[in-house]
Amino acid sequence: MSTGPAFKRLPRAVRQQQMLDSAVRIFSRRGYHGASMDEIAEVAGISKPMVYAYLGSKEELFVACLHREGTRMVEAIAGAAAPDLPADERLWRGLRAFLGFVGAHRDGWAVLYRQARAEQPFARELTVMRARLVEVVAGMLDHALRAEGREVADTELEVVAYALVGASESLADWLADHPEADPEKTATQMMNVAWLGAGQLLHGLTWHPPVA
Amino acid sequence: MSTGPAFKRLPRAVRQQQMLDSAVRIFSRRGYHGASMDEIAEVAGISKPMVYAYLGSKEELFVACLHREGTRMVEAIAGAAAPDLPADERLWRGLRAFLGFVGAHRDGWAVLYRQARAEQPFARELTVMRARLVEVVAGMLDHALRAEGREVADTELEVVAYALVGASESLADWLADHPEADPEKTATQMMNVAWLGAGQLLHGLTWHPPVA
DNA sequence: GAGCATACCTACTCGTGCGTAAGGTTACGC
DNA sequence: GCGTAACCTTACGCACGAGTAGGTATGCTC
Repeated sequence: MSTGPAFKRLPRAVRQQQMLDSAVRIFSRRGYHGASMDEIAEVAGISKPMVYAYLGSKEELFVACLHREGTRMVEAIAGAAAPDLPADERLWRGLRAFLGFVGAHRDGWAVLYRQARAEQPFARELTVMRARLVEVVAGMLDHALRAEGREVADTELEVVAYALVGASESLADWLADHPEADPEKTATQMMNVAWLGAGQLLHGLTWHPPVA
Repeated sequence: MSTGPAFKRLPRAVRQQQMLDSAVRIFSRRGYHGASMDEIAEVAGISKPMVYAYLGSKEELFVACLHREGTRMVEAIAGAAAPDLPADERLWRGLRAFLGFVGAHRDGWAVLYRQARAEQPFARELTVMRARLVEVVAGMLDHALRAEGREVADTELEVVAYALVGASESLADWLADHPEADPEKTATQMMNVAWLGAGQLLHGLTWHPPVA
């Protein structure tokens, strides 16, 4: 008499998600190259050929992780920032959603940003996502500027947007390494730097290097 | 009659630097795992066992690269920021030195930040360097605050410093990907966000979330 | 309850790349 | 000139991990 099968047979859709969950965890801990397909399969409670059957190659598996986590993140942010609010409130909501997401999905964040940036094949994918974020922020600044009746070259806006996105990412990393920290509070502090600084710029105030 | 040895015999110190030069280039292009010791040896114009004889293992070689480039960078920044200047000028000089360094040593930057962050064994090394930078910035803010007769919790300062460092790093990446861009100008733009934002904070102005 | 698709496994092949053993060649001290 | 130490090479062992071949069990349909 058997005790029944040790492994339940599950429909494809379910197993696939389990595999992705496992892969995100392993990739985030070991890095792309450090992760082995054997370990991913083991953690998913399944054998290796199943992973290949469902997800293709290791590279495709990683891209699938990137895609799922990236989509979740973008949706979390997009869902929070209603289009017709004043600029600072949009920035605030987007920021809060972003840091909140990172706080709740640290593995996803690690895969998305820490791993993917280093690897040639995936850098492009990542750069595109990031560029979209920068564009959104730059668009917001531009909108606010026009409302003030002022105008600034696109490159300048892009650089400022880059700085803001970079600062947010940096705080996201800080958050990922400090589990006790409160995402909400961190977002407020980020707003302090971002909005006061950007706000000054919006009102035409600029800083100039000291004359040597 | 031989045409003489194809490879010159060189003293250890010289060869070691050549190897590190080669290693930094290859690591920055291929990533830590993507780089092969064979290729590094080939580019250095030397055979593989020499690399092992002088630098030990692949991991040690990478750490040596990290260490050399990191030291160069820290020295470049520290050498620029004289201790007794006003806060905004210190920030400005440090920033300019930092972005100038990245503009001139793109390979070094790539090794230091893009590669090392993803790999477990080196993350710690990197975190320490970064923490030192954050500490310097936080110290500067603290100093300026006390001069204003105000005081703020250490954690708050750290978060703001983190944001500033992150924004700078982000612009460094932008710079590395835009060879035509001018580091000097980029530094000025960064100062605009950083100093106006931080400056407002220093004067006691804060941003508060809207009451839902 | 036969047939078929789908879920799932064990056990391999094979390339790649780290690290090394063993030996050759040039410079330099005496 | 001759030993010796430092420089440098070719050619290999070996482990690890991506990907696969081929086979088994389970449920679903008619």
